[in-house]
This record gives sequence, C-alpha cells and structure tokens, in this order.
Amino acid sequence: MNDFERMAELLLPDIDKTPDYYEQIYKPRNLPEGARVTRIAPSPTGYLHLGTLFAALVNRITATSTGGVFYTRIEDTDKKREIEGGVEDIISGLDRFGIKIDEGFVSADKQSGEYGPYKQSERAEIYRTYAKSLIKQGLAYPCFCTAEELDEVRKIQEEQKERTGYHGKWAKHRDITFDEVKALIDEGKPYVVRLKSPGSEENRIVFDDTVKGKIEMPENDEDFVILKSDGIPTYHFAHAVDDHLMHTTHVLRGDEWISSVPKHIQLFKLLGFKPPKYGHISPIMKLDNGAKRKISKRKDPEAAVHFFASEGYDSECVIEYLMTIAASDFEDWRRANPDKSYKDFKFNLKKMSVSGALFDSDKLNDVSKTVISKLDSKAVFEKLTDWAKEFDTEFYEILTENPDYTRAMLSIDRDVPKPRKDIAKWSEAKDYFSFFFDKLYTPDFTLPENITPADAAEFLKRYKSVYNVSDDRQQWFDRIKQIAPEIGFAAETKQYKADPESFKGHAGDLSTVLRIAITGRRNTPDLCSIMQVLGYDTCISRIDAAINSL
RNA sequence: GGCCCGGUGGUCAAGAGGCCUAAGACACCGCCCUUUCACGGCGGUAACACGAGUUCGAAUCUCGUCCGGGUCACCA
Repeated sequence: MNDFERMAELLLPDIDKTPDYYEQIYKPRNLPEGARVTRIAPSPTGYLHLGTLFAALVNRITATSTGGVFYTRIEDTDKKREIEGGVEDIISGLDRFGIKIDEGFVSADKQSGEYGPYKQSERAEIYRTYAKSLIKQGLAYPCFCTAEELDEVRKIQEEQKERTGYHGKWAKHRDITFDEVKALIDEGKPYVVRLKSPGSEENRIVFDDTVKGKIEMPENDEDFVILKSDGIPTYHFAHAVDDHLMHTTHVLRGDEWISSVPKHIQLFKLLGFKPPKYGHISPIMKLDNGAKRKISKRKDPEAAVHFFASEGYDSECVIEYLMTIAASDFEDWRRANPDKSYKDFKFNLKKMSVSGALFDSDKLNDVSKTVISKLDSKAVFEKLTDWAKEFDTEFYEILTENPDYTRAMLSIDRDVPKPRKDIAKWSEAKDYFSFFFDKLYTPDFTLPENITPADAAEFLKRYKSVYNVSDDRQQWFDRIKQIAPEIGFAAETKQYKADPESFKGHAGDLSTVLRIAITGRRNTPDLCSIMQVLGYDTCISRIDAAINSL
C-alpha cells in the first residue's frame, strides 16, 4: 500500500466497496437515441418557488419532447438549512402544476426507479466510496484548516491583492503526508476532504451550454471541498456522482451555477465520468424600484408558488404563462394549435431566452383569461368551487348553496362559440359575480351622465310592465327598442348617431339603465341571460328598488 | 475587485451581413362590428445602449466604454 492508499484506509475504514460496484448496479438506461434524461434536484430548504417550478417545467418538457425521463432527487446535504415539510411542499407543488415525475421522489414519501436512493442523505456510502477512490489515487486529500485559518488566509490574499481561495501555494494541506494525517486524526482534529485540483488559472476551458451557447472560462484550480467535516458531500461532489450514476444526460439548472461549471467538469474528468450537457436557465426577474433583479423568495410574494394558488391563478394558466417565457416560439405554436396541450409542443432549448425575463403580471392575466375562457361552465364550476373551498369559505358556501343556479350563472357567455374573456383568477370571481347573490350584492344606481334620473325611472316603469322572463335575446331587446321612442330615445343606434340632437340617447343607453338597475354595474356579461338566471321576482324587485331610489 | 453572462419599443421577444423602411404578443390609444357588456377585426404610438473598426453594405462580426445580472462557502 502506498501512502495515498493508507490515507484512504485511515480516513474511510468502513468503506469496503469500490466505484466499480456501483457502476455495475446502475447500468446505463435503455432509452431510444436522442432521449434526454433530466432532473430537478431541489434542496428542501424552503417552499416551492417560481424559479424551481420554472426549472422543473423546462426539464420536464425537455424530457417529454425527446421521449426521455424526468426525475426528482432531493439534495438534503445541508441539514442546517433544511425545513420541515420542504420535500412535501415541493413534490406536491409540482404535482399540483401538472409536472409529472417519472422517477425519484414521486410523492413526499415515495421513491420509485432503479437508480435510487434519490435522497442524498441516503447515499452517503456511495459518495464516500468515490471519495475514497479519489484519495487512493492522490486526487483528493484531507484538509484540517479551521474556519479561522481560512479567514486569515483570505485576509492576506486580499491585502496582497491575490485571488482568494484555497488553491496553489495557499492550499496548505495539499501535500500532507500520511504520517501528518495520522497524527492529526489521533488528536481528534476535524477535517474536510478536498479535491487536489490539477487545473491552472492559465488554461481555458470551453463548453457548449445548451441554452447560452459557447462559454469560455479559466480552468478550476481551487482545491474545493468534496466531503464536509460531517462526511456529507458538497453539492459539487454529489452532483457529479449522482448525475453520473443516474445517467442524467442534460443538467438544466439556474444560471447561478455557471461559475461552477469548471469545477464540475474537472470533477467528472477526475472521476472518470462523461460529463452531462449543461444548460443554464436565466432567472425570472422582477422590477424593484426601477431596478431589475432576480425574483426573491424573501421579498416577493409571487416567488412562493403558493401565492398563485391563494390568488386563484389556475395552475394550468401559470404553466401556460411560464411556457411563453421558456420558449420564444411557444406563442406562435399556441396560435396555430389552440386546443393542444402544451406537452405536445416541440421544445427546443435553443429557443430559450438568454437573459432573464421580467415577471409580467399583465401577460399572466391575459394568458390566464384566454385559458379560462376556453373552459366550459362545468370545469369552471369545479375549479372555482375547489379554490373557494380552500381560500374563501364564505364564497364557497354561497356558490354551492344552489349548484344549478351557480352553474347557470357560470354558463353565461361561456358555453358559446366566442366565449367572454373575463376571469384571470378565481379571487376576482366573488366581486365579479356578486350581483347574482343577495348576500354579496350591493346596489349602486349611479347613472351615466347623459341619462337623467327622471328618464331612467320612466323607462324602468314602462319596462316593468312589458318585461317577460322567457324572452329570448331578440325579444328582450325589442322591448327596449319599443319603449325608446316613447320617451325620446332613438330605437336604433345608427339613427341616434346620424342625428344626436333629436334624441336624448339610444336604446343602448336604456339597456345600460336596466343593467344598472339589475346589477349595479355598467359592465357585465349578457344582460338578458343574467335576468333569466336571476328570475322574474328578483328582477322586478331590483327594478322597483331602482325606481324608488332614483 | 477578479471571473462569467447579457443589453432590440413600457414588458416578452423575432432577427445568424443585404429579404429591416426591424415581425409578433401583452399593455396603451383609436376605429369598425355589435342590442348593452364582451369577444373579434383593423389601425396607431413606441426599440437595435454608446463609440470606434471590418465591409460595397452591420441590429447581426471585432474592439472599447457604459449599464444590468450572476458568482467568488465545510449553501445549494
């Protein structure tokens, strides 16, 4: 045994397997040519946020459109920052947004697939096996520096205007001998395992990022930590081992990782692995006091995906919006394929934006309205009541008190060829539909400026006497047109426009009066339908109330 | 500060040397359609960060400047 081998045995005596063992277990995947294996590797240090969802979507759709596999892996190597329920929130959140997980953590407490375990804390032995192998080859070594020592070195480097970090001549334990290690271990000193980087600042490495294109950087020469003092691997090391063993073909992650690519590539090379393709996704940004910045979990409510749920944004709508950011050609495709699922879209990483997109709630609302307008009243009923049940129980009670009534209400301007685009999120519905429910309705008889209260009252009185609930739309409007000339209004809009001086207004103005009397609004869906749903008695009593208050 | 990445209307973006007098979408405005409200249709305002260079020709290539973002941990 040489010194390196003795060092490896001393440090990791309990490890009796070799990398070969794992290479045998985790065979290459049997997938068709071109199929991409992607993953999302969240760390349960917080709740599912927009950036993670976005990355998950991009990974998912990449796998889907190549007939590949998308899996989840939990990166719980930072026990200090882990939060209760983090895994549950992330996995169930993905599920709520319809991101199907093929493998890995398919639910909070269930792993499936042949490349597991899919939780890093359960893979300790695997990482340690590879680390041991590296030490044996003299490619990694223990470092006994304390945090204080490291700080001091940093200070000196800063004073001397040197590049900071543990590299080259600053790497104190780089050439530590077996005897020295033995002595320190006997003293019970804690240590980390560092990679003995063969790289040099002078050399450049080039890689082809699948979203950003060609990127050139200095080679890594930092002896970065691969095993922390508690024996748990750092992200870098776990990433290399896991993505190799799990046969990930494409690592699509946030672009904050770009700067560590040289470390990763070096690690893959030293470990004898073939590196995956990397694609770095630009973050979703937000405008903050005129400055563009990455959307932040701490400062921005919309960063937590839960925000969308509580606002009542339908998950499908959020995904649809995210797709418009993810792929610049998605909207064109959508126009050509209005009824297909986004999953059928041929996603191309090259069509991703290279710079971060600002989160645009106007756009989200528009996308959302379009998606919801395509839903039939049955679907809307279910989605709306589901939302209300969770976030607005008062509204839920009201909506479900008489389901048929609610369905009839939702059907107006909806189950028709050109549906109305009105609702972007369920939280708007309560106010929007308030006049359908006495418990929510607040009358407001404010008239438009061109109509006098006397005319309005006179019209309503006459209308009341001819009103018939069973009128169809044409008959309904004909009654208004009939009354119009009797009180000085034009029956036809064109008539009025041609000679505005001769009339007080036109039939359309009178329908506005009626709308206000019935709904307290000037903007509503089709009034005739509304009146049918409301029923004769309600309409009459509202008209009476309006007449009395005018 | 070092190292990366980026910069086309308010926003998302198309654009790979001549097809650019720069597409489309959202937002905004106007008009048309219409029984109201919508939907829809048509149109409008509005952009290549700046400066050099290469070229017959630059949004596109090169360099510099400026601006924005990321990263420099025993966090991921």
